[in-house]
Amino acid sequence: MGQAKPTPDAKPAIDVFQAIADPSRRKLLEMLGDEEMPVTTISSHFSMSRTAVSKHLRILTDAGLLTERKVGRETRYRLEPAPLQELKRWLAYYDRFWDNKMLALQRYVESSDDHEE
Amino acid sequence: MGQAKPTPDAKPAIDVFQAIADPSRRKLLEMLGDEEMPVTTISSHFSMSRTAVSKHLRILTDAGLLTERKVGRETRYRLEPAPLQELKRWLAYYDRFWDNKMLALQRYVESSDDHEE
DNA sequence: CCGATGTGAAACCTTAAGGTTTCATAATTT
DNA sequence: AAATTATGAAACCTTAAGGTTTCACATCGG
Repeated sequence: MGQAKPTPDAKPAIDVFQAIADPSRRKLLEMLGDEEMPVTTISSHFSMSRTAVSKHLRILTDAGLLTERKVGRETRYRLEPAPLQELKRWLAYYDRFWDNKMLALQRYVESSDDHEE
Repeated sequence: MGQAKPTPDAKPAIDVFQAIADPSRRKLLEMLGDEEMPVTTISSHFSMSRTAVSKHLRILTDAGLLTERKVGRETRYRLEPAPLQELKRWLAYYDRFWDNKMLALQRYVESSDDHEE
């Protein structure tokens, strides 16, 4: 299971792919894009406990996807989109496969020396 | 934990976000982009057991990210990029946050009526 | 027909992920 | 100062995720 690689003293930081895997966390990102919000307000939009939401917020923050800001007794969270760039780069690699024409040609070329056995 | 929504008789299919969350699976997708490969060949690139790789292949297939094709006694897998479009669409929503100028303006507007408490 | 190959299914194990409840602490109000 | 509000930390529970090993089967090569 855990693929967390402690790496002696480096960032045990959470992987972006892992962070966005959970639907609740995706919802959080969506909610916090337009405006900063304190935990209680945020959790009022979920059916799970405030504490659970708080944990998700921590995970997202550790992944660099949210920023925390203390204002009085409350902690406000807001979207920090930067880490999503990594996802975008990862996806970009697959762009070439989306062009069906190129894909068809590619398969044709491959099949020329190895047709079907 | 399980966020699987059975939905009476629809696709219990695996969520793409979940499917790509595991690094081994991302490696599999990368390997199977250019050419179709049978399980044994694929698993030779991993340190885990062939059976474990086989399970990852199933998960990716269920997520629609791989296609299976039986050829004799072997099963060959190949990348099926289509489902990645969903990810791309999801990411596209966040594009507006990447333009720092717009972000700065947006924050300025917001702060006009609620400055800092 | 027989032994070697290629795979998937089952049963099981360990651990982390997602939740909950309870408790402690700090800032706000009255 | 006392009561209230906002949160995070701890301790715990349940279950699914990622692995392993063992077993059954189908296909291939002789």
